[in-house]
Amino acid sequence: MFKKILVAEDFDSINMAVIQLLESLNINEIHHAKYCDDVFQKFKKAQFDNAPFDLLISDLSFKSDFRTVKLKSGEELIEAIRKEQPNIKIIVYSIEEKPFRIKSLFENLEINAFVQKGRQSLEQLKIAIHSIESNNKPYISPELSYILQDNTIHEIDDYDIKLINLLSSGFSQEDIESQFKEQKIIPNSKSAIEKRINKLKIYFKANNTIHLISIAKDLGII
Amino acid sequence: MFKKILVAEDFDSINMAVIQLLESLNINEIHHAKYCDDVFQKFKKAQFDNAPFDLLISDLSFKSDFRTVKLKSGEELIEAIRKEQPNIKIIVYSIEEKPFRIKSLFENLEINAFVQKGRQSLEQLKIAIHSIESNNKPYISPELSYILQDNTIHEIDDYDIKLINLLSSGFSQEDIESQFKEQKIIPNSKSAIEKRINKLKIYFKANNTIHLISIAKDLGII
DNA sequence: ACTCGTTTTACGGTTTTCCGTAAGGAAATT
DNA sequence: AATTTCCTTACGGAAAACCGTAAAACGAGT
Repeated sequence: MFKKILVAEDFDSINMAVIQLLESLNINEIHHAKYCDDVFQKFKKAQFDNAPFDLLISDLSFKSDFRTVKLKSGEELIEAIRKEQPNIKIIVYSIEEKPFRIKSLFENLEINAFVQKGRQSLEQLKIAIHSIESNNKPYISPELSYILQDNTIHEIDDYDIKLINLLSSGFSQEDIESQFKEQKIIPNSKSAIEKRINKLKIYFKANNTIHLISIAKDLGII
Repeated sequence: MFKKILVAEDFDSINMAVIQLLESLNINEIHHAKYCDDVFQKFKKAQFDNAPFDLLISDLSFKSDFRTVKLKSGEELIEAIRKEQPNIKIIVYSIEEKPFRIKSLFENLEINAFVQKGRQSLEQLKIAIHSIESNNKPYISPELSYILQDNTIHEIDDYDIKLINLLSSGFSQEDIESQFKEQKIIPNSKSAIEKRINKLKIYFKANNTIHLISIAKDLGII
């Protein structure tokens, strides 16, 4: 059974509900914070005191406000924590539903569970906690289980994302050519960039580049 | 003091927190549901029993799942309820942050308060409840108060939105010309459409049409 | 019915994107 | 070392978008 749990969640309402759930499970020590930076600090302190956490439950998106922060998102927080303590178990509790994003959480950040906020999510969160403490099989909300199977999701790389981002920021193909040349990103010829955009349009079944960017935004790729 | 409150919120975690808050305020009767249709039914029943609700606290977006529903969003729910009982007070408790959307809630659905989910939102929700029961001044989370002042928000009309939507769906300016002609929407010449797009690009400070659509999506206009 | 001002349409030239073809270059295979 | 394959770059014509200007249509007011 998990003994010491850290919760990262900015919304007070959800925070409260999660903690109440954990209390009902008789967890000894529950700590939480509303800013990633504060969460990370608590994490470091525990590690320093030789009493590390054995589970992190984290949201992904944190509202930005007047406070300037170092860790802006759950992804950044998780990446930082994974590096410091590779054996900690991590549950992401988020509203996210974009396959691309969720899949990368498992693949790149090696999270142990993904629970999607929803109508039955507290129940699922409980199941996730029990599931990952007993074995190493990752848990994912049942309505999203297809994501871990689907292999077509992985076919877009960083280059594509950078390209889509620049297009969406209003740069012309020529602008992008020169930017890539400056940044020594290859390929960087106008022709190659055109080709890549075309590949993406076929892949996403987009009629034109506007449509492509629109789809990419809907899918949460950018 | 409000006596009978109806809560519409699909996420179990938030639902729980809101209800706990209301209980701490000694509200006699608190009802809630996770689907708009169920909320509306409870509303109708109360009206029929001659014991109507005097406050609705509603979210805006409700996850769709296997269940087929009539009322799909908070907006639709609020519209239906406002029509039936114009004097009911309505608080929207949502993550929404798009000025365009929020402003239209006050203008078109005549909501009484908008509380944005966040780090201090339960506190704000409490303030909103007390504020709107004593007077008719609308309440809005302080970080968004500028929205009700800002008049530039209202300068985009249905034509613009239709245009942006078609562009974002992958139609060329020529496609749009013929669609508008079919649907007898004017102006519908290619030239006029170009001009309108240009106006929007200037308005939103967009470099090109791709950029325009990207901005429009970020602002939640489409 | 006429004028003025605004909106819509028409047109033409320039730029950018689109799309197919082909050449060049690097790594892998034989 | 030669060949194949894959990736990158180059080029050129066609289409679409961009941009300014001017004509036509419309509406309100006199």
